[in-house]
Amino acid sequence: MLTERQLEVVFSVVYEYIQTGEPAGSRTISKKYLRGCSPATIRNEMADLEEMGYFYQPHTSAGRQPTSKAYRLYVDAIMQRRRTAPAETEKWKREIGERKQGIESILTYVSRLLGQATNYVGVAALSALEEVQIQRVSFLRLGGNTVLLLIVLEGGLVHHSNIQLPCELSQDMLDELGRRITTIAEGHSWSEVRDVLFRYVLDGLERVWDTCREAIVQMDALLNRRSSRLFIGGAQHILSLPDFQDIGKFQTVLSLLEQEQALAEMVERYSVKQGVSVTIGDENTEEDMKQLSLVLVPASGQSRRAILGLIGPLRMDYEKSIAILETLAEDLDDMLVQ
Amino acid sequence: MLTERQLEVVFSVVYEYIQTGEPAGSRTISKKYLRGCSPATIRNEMADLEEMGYFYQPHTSAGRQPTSKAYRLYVDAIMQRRRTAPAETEKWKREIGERKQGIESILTYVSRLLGQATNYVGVAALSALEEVQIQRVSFLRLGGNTVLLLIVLEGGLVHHSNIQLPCELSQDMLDELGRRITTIAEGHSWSEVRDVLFRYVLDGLERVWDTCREAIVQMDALLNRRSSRLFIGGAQHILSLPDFQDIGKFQTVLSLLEQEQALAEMVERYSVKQGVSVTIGDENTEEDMKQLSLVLVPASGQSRRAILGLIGPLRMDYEKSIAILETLAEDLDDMLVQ
DNA sequence: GTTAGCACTCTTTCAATGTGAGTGCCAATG
DNA sequence: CATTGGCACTCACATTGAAAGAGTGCTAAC
Repeated sequence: MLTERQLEVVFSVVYEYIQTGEPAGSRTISKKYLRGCSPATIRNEMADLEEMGYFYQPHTSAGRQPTSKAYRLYVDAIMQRRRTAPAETEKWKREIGERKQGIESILTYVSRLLGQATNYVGVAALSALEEVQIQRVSFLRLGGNTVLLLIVLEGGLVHHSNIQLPCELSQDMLDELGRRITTIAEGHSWSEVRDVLFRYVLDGLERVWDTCREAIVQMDALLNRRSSRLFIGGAQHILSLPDFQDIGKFQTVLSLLEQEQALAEMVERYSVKQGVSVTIGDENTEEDMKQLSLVLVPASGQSRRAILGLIGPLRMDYEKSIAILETLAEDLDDMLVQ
Repeated sequence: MLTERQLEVVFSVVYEYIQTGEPAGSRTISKKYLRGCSPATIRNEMADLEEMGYFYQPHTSAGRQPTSKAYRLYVDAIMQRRRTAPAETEKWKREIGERKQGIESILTYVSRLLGQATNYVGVAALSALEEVQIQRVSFLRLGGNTVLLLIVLEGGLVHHSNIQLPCELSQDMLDELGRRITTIAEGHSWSEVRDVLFRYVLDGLERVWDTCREAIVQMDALLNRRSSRLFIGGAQHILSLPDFQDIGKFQTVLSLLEQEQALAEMVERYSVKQGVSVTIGDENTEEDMKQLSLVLVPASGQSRRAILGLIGPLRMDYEKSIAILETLAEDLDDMLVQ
């Protein structure tokens, strides 16, 4: 267990490093944070704390940098405190309110806003879509066996995909199929009606049983493949951070962002039902994320399952990030419930 | 008018600069391209050509770099030649063929493929959507006055937007409205039926005339706002080019790519009905594009109006880029016609 | 337990220097 | 008269070495 003073030293080093990006030396800590102790005292504490795995030195005669372990201590501490949202919040709230073009456009906008406000990468996700209520299902004949499958989820979220059916159906047949599925599925989530559909929808359609079955298989595939949707915004801003002046590091981030599917799964995995989730560096299982942190906040809006988040460097300003995310998550809730 | 030898010098310098990225000196040109002339001769020619605006020197004692004017000469020349597609073409063709999930997913994939194959930024666009045949129009009630407007265009391209109507309509009413509009619009492009709709669809709906009119206004807005759709891929690859080692230059590109609307308009503006369009550096009106080149090739597939393109540095390998674009544009044609 | 002092280490910065690539110009050449 | 070899000059870039500065670890004194 750490002494009171050791805790203070850890917090000071983390805070100083977050602010400046430079390793913190004993003199600085003594002068700016622990006036009661001389640099020498701090040095002793630092040596102990380094041994315990809270700090490391980039080279022999540099100050200390915090490890993930130190950040974790720091983050756990600030989670206790009450955070205040930045002043721009009200402006954002208004700007989001003006966008009445549907969830997707709102989330695209919010992810950009997040990126711009923090200089980190903003993410917004709709997760567990198989739990969202279905509003309508239609099939449209595109020619030959190719059919457009259209699924509208609650709140106006549209999923669609071109699918191939084993046998050619007329548009009338397809309409009938869509109507039947909609009748059963409307107001329920896919996970609720999935099995029902496989069993019952086919009554009276024996002649095209295989084809209809295939249509439902394709629905299942679409909702599983896109079981969450991800919106990423403002990636260009992190280039202005000193942490990403090195081209290589930025390239890592960029190729991470291209793997939308993997990212979406990661977001879903780390987010917790309620409250803030912070995953720091090493704590990430993904290799590309070990030098990055991920902060996630779910928008509590009942069924919509939106998640807002930020991806940033280890030394991201967690306090500010969490405050912004929490505020926007609340706003979003208002927006989505309408 | 330039002499034969002057032309050769221009082509050599452009070619050498494209290959190496280093300003070309008189000695190099003499040794690698114009063995018959001594460096001194080349120097004289170069001095003349610099005066004519084909070259410039980054500093007094460096070799020459081509200006946009020189690139233009070079590009016009290679357009005469027959170009051969790279070997990987067949593999790509197969890979694209396996993606039967609709135009959008194909174009996303193609844009990434383009980026990866060239190390430039791949773009794929669907332009002039107001000219594409409409297949179905539906309205779905989301709650209150908010309605989901769904437009399916030929080939399974889906447009949707949440809209606000002045007055609340029942789902039955909305279905009726969708049906009427679909009946009129099916098989025609928006530009064809736009006026007809404004005039005739409202017969017998006097009671909700305003609301229906608003719905059509919103359709018009959606199809105008998104009159083209843009897919961008492989932006991370240009980081491996020496031209973008400078963070600042890359940031320009990145913020350019975020302005999807403006980019889409640019693509539409520069692309020509048939054949390759190359816009080099200064020739672009957009400030952010003055250090970049844009190569566009339309996929001739009748009504689909797809455009493939690449955004790269001034010294991009135009020959290879054009060859790849032409090949994929043909393939795409096969894919889209199905 | 805390602190001052000191030697030591390592990075960063700066100027000085040399090197090499490339030019422009001029006089000689065929 | 176009072409060429020669030569002085310019400029970027890499190398070096010295000095400065930040920070540490250790020890002895308080």
